Amino acid sequence: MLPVARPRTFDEDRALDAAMRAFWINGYEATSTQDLCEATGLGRSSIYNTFVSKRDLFRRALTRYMDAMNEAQFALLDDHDRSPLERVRAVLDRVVATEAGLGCLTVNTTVELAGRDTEIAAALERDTAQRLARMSAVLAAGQRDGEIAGGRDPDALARYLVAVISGIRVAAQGGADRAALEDIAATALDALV
Amino acid sequence: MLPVARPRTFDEDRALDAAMRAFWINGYEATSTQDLCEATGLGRSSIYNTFVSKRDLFRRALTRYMDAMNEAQFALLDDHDRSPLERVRAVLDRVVATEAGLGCLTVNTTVELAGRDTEIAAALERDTAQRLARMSAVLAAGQRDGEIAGGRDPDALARYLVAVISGIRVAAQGGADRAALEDIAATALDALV
DNA sequence: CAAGTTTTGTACAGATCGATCCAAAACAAG
DNA sequence: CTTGTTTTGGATCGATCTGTACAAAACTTG
Repeated sequence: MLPVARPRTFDEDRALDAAMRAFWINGYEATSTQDLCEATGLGRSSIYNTFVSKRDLFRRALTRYMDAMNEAQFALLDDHDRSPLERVRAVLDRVVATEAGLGCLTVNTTVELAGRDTEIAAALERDTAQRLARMSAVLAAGQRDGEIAGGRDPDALARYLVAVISGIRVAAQGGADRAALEDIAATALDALV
Repeated sequence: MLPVARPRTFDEDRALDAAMRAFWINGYEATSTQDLCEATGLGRSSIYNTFVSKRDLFRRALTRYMDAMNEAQFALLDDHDRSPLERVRAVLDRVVATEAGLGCLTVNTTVELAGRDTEIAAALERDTAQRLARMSAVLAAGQRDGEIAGGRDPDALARYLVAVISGIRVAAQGGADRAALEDIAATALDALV
């Protein structure tokens, strides 16, 4: 009495990853549903049956991206084998290494959609708040150790660093080479010591 | 022998300004030709007759934006009544004051189009190179005066500052309030002294 | 194998996209 | 006023957009 019917022939998370990359490279508006079909290898029916709409698919892709990025970044920030300043440096190094060429889906979405889609703007703000809090905690620890300059509020320092990371990503998308990005990151750390 | 025919009933520069604002607020893809008609108050024929295509209109609007922004910024950088560091501070102050809410068309375009339109990417790179050169010159002067730390190449410092400015603009578009932007700008200057 | 349920491919709907066409309107020159 | 030229408004083009409808295919269960 419980026929389970035809199962899916694709993996939902893999499809989500493919869609995420498509949005990442071309942005929300410039990625058509046809592009999404080709990127995922799925037919229109499968996409709409699974993800409801292009916007909903984008929101899921965005949260997947944020979760993955934050997991990696928080792992570096919580690495107890390094000092706070070294952790911050590791985060910046990773940004420089990762963002070579294409930018960052979070920054791209902030620029493209935050002013127009309040729901997405709210998700981005939650994400930013999380990153700020974790960064601020590490900076405060560095200040207690005396490793990081104590003249400023750790929240202000965190806002500064998050802004610099956005700036690095914009610079990368604008064509800056890796050496230039490394210069930016290294100079940014001068403000902490 | 030289009939001059029907003259235009609109001002080309005003139309360009209106189009620029439309692109600025919503981005290139999300601004339709219909939106451009409403923003400028012109009919489709007038727009296409004057600006050839949506893309050409965008390119003209973008260069107009860059010219206006650079003129204001270079005026601050060349203000001989202030010291080099004070000029840099003035530039950052202006960015914070200007970018309250909507971001910056240059940053937006870098994120939305630089990866996809080589011609626009080239225009953006020329603009960035100009800003870097002017900024670097002022920083070098500050280093000669001893007002700015001499430990780093002025070009590297300039890249850093331009990236911070991009970061401030992204933060603004992400909803950061003015106090937060001021914190970022003030902290950024710590790296120079 | 048969029944029941979901997926999948295809075709298509309705709207909107950028861009063009064309005739009427508007103006300068003679 | 006539002539010549350009602008202007409106209709319209073909392409493409997101999303839906529907029937055939595929698979599990009894």
